[in-house]
Parts: sequence; C-alpha cells; structure tokens
Amino acid sequence: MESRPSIERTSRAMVEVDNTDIVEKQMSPLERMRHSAAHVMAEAVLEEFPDAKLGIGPPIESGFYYDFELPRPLTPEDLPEIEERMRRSIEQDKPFEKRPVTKAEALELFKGQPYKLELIEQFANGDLSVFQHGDFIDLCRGPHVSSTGDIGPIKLLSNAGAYWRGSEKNPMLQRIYGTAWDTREELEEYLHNLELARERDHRKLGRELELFVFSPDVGSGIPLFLPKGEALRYQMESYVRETQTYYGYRHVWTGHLVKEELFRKSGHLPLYEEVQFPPLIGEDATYRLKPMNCPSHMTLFNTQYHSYRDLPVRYAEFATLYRNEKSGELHGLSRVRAVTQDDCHIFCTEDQIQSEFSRAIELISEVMATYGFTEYYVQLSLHDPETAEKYGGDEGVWSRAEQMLRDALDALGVTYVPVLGEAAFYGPKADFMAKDALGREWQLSTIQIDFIQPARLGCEYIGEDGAPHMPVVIHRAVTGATERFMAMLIEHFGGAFPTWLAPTQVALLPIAERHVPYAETVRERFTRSGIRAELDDRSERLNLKIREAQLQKVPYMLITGDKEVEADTVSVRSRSGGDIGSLPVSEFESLILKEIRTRALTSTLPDPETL
RNA sequence: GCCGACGUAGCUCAACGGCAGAGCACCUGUUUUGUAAACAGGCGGUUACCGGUUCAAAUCCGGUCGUCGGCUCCA
Repeated sequence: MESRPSIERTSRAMVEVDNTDIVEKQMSPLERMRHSAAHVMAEAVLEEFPDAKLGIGPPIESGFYYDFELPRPLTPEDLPEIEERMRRSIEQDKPFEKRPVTKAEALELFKGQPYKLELIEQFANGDLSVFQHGDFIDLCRGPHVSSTGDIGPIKLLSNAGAYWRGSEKNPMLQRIYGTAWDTREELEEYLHNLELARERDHRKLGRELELFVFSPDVGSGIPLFLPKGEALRYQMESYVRETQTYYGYRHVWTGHLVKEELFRKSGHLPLYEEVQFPPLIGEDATYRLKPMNCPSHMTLFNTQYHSYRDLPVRYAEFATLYRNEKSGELHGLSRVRAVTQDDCHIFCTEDQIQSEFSRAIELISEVMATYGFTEYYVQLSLHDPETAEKYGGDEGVWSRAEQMLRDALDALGVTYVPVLGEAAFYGPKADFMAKDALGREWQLSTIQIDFIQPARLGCEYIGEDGAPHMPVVIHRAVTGATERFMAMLIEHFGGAFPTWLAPTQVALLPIAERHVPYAETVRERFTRSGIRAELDDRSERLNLKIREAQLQKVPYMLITGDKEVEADTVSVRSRSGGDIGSLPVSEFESLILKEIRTRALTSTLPDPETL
C-alpha cells in the first residue's frame, strides 16, 4: 500500500465545470451559419432529386446534417456533386427571408412533403414560420444568416441511414453529414483533427500494438486479448482493485451464470431481456448469462446475517458480463458483448448515503486524476415521470432517492447537469462524463441509488431496535467497463501509455551480437524487479531496432554497446525526449521503478540538459 | 436489428469480365551494426463463405458471415 499515490493528487481533479443550467440554448453564430448550410444542402439535393422528401436539418456539434427520402440510395460519389451545387448557391449570395405562416398556409405550402406535414401538426400550437432563400423554402424556426454568401467554407463528410425522428418504427431516411466553418483554416484544422482521431482509433492501435483482436470464429463483440493487451488490462484492474481496497471495499466473485428466476425477482427480466442472451436450459433449472451483478451481490448479502453495526457492506467485483448487443451497435472495444465491469454494491442505511457517496466520489476523483482525466462533470440522470412505466417503484420512492442524490452532490459542492429520462429502472444515477485528449466525451464512472431491488430481493439487516430493516443499495462503477475504458485510454494516450501501463516498459537494444549477453543480464535483472522488459537480439541495425521500439511506443529504449558493457551502464533513449544519455543500470532501475510505483503520467527521468 | 458502403497474402493497398500483383512483415543468406528503415534471395492467396450468370468471375447477380459509417445534439 506504500505504493499508492497520495490523496493530495486528487485536488486537481474534482469538477470545475459550471453548467447546472438546462435552459434552452441560444443558437450561436456558428450554429446559425451551419443551420443555413443545411438549408443550402437541402436546396442542392432538391435540384438533383426534385422528388426528394425533406426531413429535418439541424446544426450539430461540428457541422450539420439533413435527412431526405430519395428515389435511390446515395453513394459517396454523389457528395461532390451536391457540394458543388451548394458552392454555386453560396456564390450567388441569396438572401434568407423569414415569413410567418398560418397552419393552413403551411399545410398548403408543404403538401407534397409528408414529414414537414407531420412537423406542422406537431408545432401547430406555436408560431409557424418558413425561411426562403432563392427558390428553396423550408419550414423553419430559424434563425439564419442574412444570405447564403455568409456561409463559410463547407465540406460534405458522409451519408448514412437514419430513422425518421430516431425511432426504428419510422421509415429510414438518408442523412448527409457536412461541416462548415468561418474560415478555411478552421475547416482545414477540423479535417486534420478528424485525421488525427483516425490515427488514434483504438481498433487500429489495438492491432498495431498487438493488444487485442476479434475473430469471427469466436464471435463478434467478444474481444480476445493478446499478451500485451492483457498486461494493460491487468494493470488497470490491479490499480482499481488496490484503490478500492484502500477505500474499504471488499472484493467478491459471483461467477457467470444465474438462474433466470433471480432476474425475474429482481425485476430485470422484462426490461433487460432484450440485451440478455437467450435462456440456457439446465437439468434442474433455466439459467442466464449475467448481464449485471446486482442480483448476485444482493443474494450474497442475503446469505449472511447483518447487524446495523456491519453496515456499510461494500462488495466489489471485476466480473465479466454478457450482453447481447445488436450487431450494428458493436464497436471495437467500446461496445462489446463480453464486458468486464468494476462493479460495486454498497449496502447501507439512509443515513449513510451521503458519506458513502462522498467516499465514492473521492475514489473516482483519485482514479481519474491518475489517468490524467482532469476535465469532467457529473450528469444527474433522473427518471421521467411522463414514462413512469419504464421504472420500478412508486413516485415517492423516486423523489426521495433523487433528492438524496442532489443533497449529496450539493453537500460535496459538486456541480451537475440534470437530465430527465436517463435513470436506471431502479433508481437515479450520477454519471461522470470525462473528456479525453481529443476533447471527446465519455461516460465512465457512475453512482446510483437503489431502493427497488433490495426490496424485491428481500435484503435486510437488524437495526438498533432489534427489528429487520431494508438497506439502501448504492451501485457504483469507477472505470465502468474495462474494455470501454481501455478503448478510451488507447485513444487518449494515442497508444503511448504512461510507463506504469505500458505493456512493454523497456526495450533492450544491443548494438552488435557481442553485446547481447550483457543486455540479457540487464533484461533478466529488470524482469525480476517487476519491470516489463524485452530484449531485441536480432542481428539488425540499431536504427531499425529503435524505429520499431518507437513505433511500439515503448517508453524507454536502452542501448547497450561497448561503452555500456564496459561501464555497467545503459544508454537511455526515451520515447518522448530522445537520447537522454548513459546511466548506471542500478540508477536507471530505481528511477523507472519509482516512475512505475507513483504511476506518473509522463517521464520522470532527468532531463538530458541537467545531466 | 435497420440503411448504405466494404471484405484480395499476417498488415497497407493494386488489378474492376481474359495468367492475382506491389511494399512492409515472415524465412534463408551476407552484413556486426551507436539513437527512427542494411543488401540479396525465398515462402506466402480456392480473392471471406455458399450458390448463380458466362466460353471465361476477385470483377456481374443472389444469399450467408464479418467489418466500417450512421440510426433526434428535434421544424
């Protein structure tokens, strides 16, 4: 436990984001311009397909899209043509004009446009308006730029299917995505960043760094980890296990199969069946692969007799869960069917919720800081009273649980963004959203309050009064799904992991064959010290060995030639800083061991300038 | 699951109705190498799988499997 980073480190972590407002956002000038670009795209598509039916075309985070129903499927080759028509429209500098319309006018205007008619019906209570530029007219609230000439440089990016209004019950439309910026430079930068993101794609790096593979013979969505990927998993898991232990959680193990009956009792079956694999019929009972641990942990809790003095009981487990995700939803490591969760269930009294909450947040902050995620905020996922049937329990239980979460967050001074309808069926959640090095958001940690499952599964403890009481259960995950978190780490670090996580921490590169025995003794020494060291004993030139170690993003390359053998040193080259110079073997060993032990994010070796 | 695109050697890609190719990787030699790619030779594919059209299919058509981009940031 001596190796654990001190808690002071967490000071840089916790939530400095201030965005508790959920008021409707004003459209920014850039969004307005992109919205106008979407109109111009619809104009261009109508020129090419006069029979096109229009869906909607909003601005989005980095551009815009528009949905169409078209007589034939679009291919990527169609995009340049549409883009060219858009440029012509922009050159003509056609003014955008707004006009309020009555419902009757609108219905007449869009009589050939079934999707617009549906929208008119929906918005008929408010004020309806249309925007026109040139001959193109669209039902639209606006606002828009004053004329098409104000639209900056554009680029159409892709086309894809999209259900009308996002529901698979509706027809599938064809969506075209585009981006638009104020200046050519910003557009170029955006396209360049897309390219960078592709370079960092964890699926590409996973193959190049020999971390994991998928095989159709084993099945889609089931990642197979190679030795280097397993080394990474093991470090991730050990770290969280160590931290959880430090914070008073205790680890349990509950296997992979559970009787179907238990999921019926817990209330999962009707709501979760879609993502569960079909039943496994055994001789004595029908089983299911576990898609979550909660019922198992509650059952485990129930096998022991608990006094109020035992609470809180904190059960943690690194469990592999199986979810039958739809084939189209699978995505590398970030959406898989065999998923490992750092799951935890805390059984406590209502009075203990706040302190347990704050303990969980402290743990989460520490872990996030160690991984270098300093920018994150909390999304408070609440139930939606409009769709109460999706949730268990009555309204009173819900408002109590939600209030408790708010109180706990407020007491800790944590700011949060409430979102309706994102709760689990058993309770509200505080979800931690973190940004990676490329500024993309990932949902990682979660803390959830549950009054419903412990009631269904009959959890109880004996209170001070000698009578049985029901504990509250807090569900909590730190890194969430290991696979998904690994995907994020790979992309966040671009494969160049901090030394403590790197599958290979040190590459020994002997210059000539006569230096191999010395390098081998160094490698063996390091391996015995717990350093993941590899020896490149091929009869290749040094430059090649360096190049390959560098492409594998090994943090330290140790070059051994005549001078090093002579002096019992290694010539150190760091992945990031190049040639650092020679160090005695023992000195390098203690420096890197310290770097690993403290889980430093960047190299801690002395700067070559100061040597 | 749905819409679209794509599956050619371990990897990246070419050939687009007429003999399946290149670079890297791998293997074998030669080279013994000082901070991001030595040189030469060799091995390697029933073009994802199954069926169809054709004198002829990697190429055209159908099916299966897989991968990729998406599937409300609401007029």
